[in-house]
Amino acid sequence: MTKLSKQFFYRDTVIVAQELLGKYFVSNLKDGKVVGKIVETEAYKGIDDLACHASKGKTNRTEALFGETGRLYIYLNYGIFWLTNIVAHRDGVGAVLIRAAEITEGFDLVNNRLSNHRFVKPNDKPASGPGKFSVAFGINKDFHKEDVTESCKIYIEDRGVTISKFDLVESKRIGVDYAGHCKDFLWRYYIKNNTYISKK
DNA sequence: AAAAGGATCACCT
DNA sequence: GGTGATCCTTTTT
Repeated sequence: MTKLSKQFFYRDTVIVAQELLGKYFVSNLKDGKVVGKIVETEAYKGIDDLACHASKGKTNRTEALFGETGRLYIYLNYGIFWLTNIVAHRDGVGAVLIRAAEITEGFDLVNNRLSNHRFVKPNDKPASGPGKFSVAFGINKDFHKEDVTESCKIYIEDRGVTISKFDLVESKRIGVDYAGHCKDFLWRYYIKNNTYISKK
């Protein structure tokens, strides 16, 4: 059980997105610890990817995407949800959106967090979707640029689970119909037949 | 100072 | 599978 390193994220964004499946996401905050197996991710890669915020250029908001790998890129979506991304690229720009996880530890805390949120309700799939994922793990703006390869609050563990290519499903990314020719890229990945993905 | 834009969710059919 | 609710940050003037 080892913590993912800087090198892990310093590779092609698509590869990192695939290999994050089966890894364990850990948040250890003041109010307790939550652990979950990552079951769904999406790659946002390069300034030519119209779905990637970096395609709009380098601004205060998107600056992190151009920076050091292994750090979190957190941004607000629909004025409501903080979405959790990890900066990952080999040369240039990119990040992996964490879309869903299978909670393995900290169920009560997750339940409390969902209950206290305005727009989500507790259920049996508490982290099946990027908005709910962030709520479940207590992630918000405060963790923007947190380095998951060094932090003791937010980090990712390799517990020896590997997903065979037969269990790896690739599909179109969700909610990016505005992205022109990029909208059909098969840059969403999830574990086949897993119950906790956001949608088929 | 003002406007626009959503990498969603829950609920309905 | 489709629709409506919802509102804060970023971006632009």
